[in-house]
Amino acid sequence: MSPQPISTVARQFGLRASALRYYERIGILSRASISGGKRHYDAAGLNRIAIIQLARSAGFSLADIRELFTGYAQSVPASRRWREITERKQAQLEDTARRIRGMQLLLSKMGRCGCDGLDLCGARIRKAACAPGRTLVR
Amino acid sequence: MSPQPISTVARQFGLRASALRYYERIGILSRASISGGKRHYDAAGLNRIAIIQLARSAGFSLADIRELFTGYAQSVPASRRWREITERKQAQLEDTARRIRGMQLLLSKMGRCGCDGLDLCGARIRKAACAPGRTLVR
DNA sequence: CCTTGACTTGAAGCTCGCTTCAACCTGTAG
DNA sequence: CTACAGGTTGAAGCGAGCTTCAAGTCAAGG
Repeated sequence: MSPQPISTVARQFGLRASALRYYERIGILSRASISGGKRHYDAAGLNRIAIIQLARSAGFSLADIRELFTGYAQSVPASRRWREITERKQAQLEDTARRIRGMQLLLSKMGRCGCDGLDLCGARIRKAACAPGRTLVR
Repeated sequence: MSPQPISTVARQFGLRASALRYYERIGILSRASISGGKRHYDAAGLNRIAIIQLARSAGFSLADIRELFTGYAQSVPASRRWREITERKQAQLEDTARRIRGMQLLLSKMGRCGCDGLDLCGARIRKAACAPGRTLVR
C-alpha cells in the first residue's frame, strides 16, 4: 500500500486532519513526508497513529503518549514501556473510579432529599445533617 | 452570626476568594451585599455556597448548579429539583463508570503486550490482534 | 490559462473553572 | 498624616485537545 494523504488517513481512524497535524506539531507523530506540498503517511505512520488511538481510548493523555514514545532509552522494549506506563495509569483509573463511586453514593443520598426550599437544604448541609448526605466526598 | 467577609468565607469552605467572586459573576451566587466597598456573606449566602460545594463534589458542573437554582419555577420544591437533576447525573456517572471499566480492561491487556518495538505493536493493533487488546473501547 | 479542490502554514479561538494582574479604594493603627 | 492590610474591578491568562480561520501553494481538469 502506497503512502496515503491526510484526509484518507483521518477518515480511516475517525480523526480530523487537523488532529493529525496537531499531533505532529506537539511531537507525538513524527513529521510526515511531504511531497508535492502534501503530507503522506506510510505504514510506520499509520502504526503510530493506531497506537495513539488505542492509548487515548485507554485514558492516556497526549503527554503520556509522548512519554511512551520518547521517554525511554531506545533499548527499552515496547513490552516494558507498556507495562510501566499502564501500571501508573491503572492506579490513576482506580482513583478516578473510587471518586466516581463516592459521587454515586452522594447522589443517591441527594436524590432522597426532602427539603422544601434550597435554603433550608443548604442550612442542613452546613449542619452536616441534610438528607443529601453528610459526607463530602473527595 | 454577623455577615462575614469574603476571605473568612473562602477559608471556611476551602475555596479561594476569587472563586466566590467568579460564582457571583456567572450567576450561581446572588450578589453579595457590599458595605464599605466590601462583600459580606450572611447565612443565606453561606447556605448557597454549601449547596454549590456539595453539588460540585457529586460531579455537577457549574451549569448544572445554575439549573438547580434558576431552571425551575419557584414553586418547584428543592426535593423534586434534586430528584430530577440527580437522576440525570446518575446516568452520566454510570456512563463514565462504564467507560472507566472499559479502559481498565483495555489497560490490563496492554500491560501484557509482548512486542519488541512499538512499530510492531502498532502494526498488530492495526491488524486488531496485538496483545494490548483488540477491542477499541469508547 | 483559469478554476477547482485538496492541501499547506501560523495564529487565534473554543470550553471549563478558575487564577492572576494592574490599578484603585477603604478602614484602621501608629 | 502615612502605611498597610485587605478588599474592589475588568481584563487577560492557563491547560488540554483540538478546531477554525485567513492566506497561500499545488496538481489536475477543462
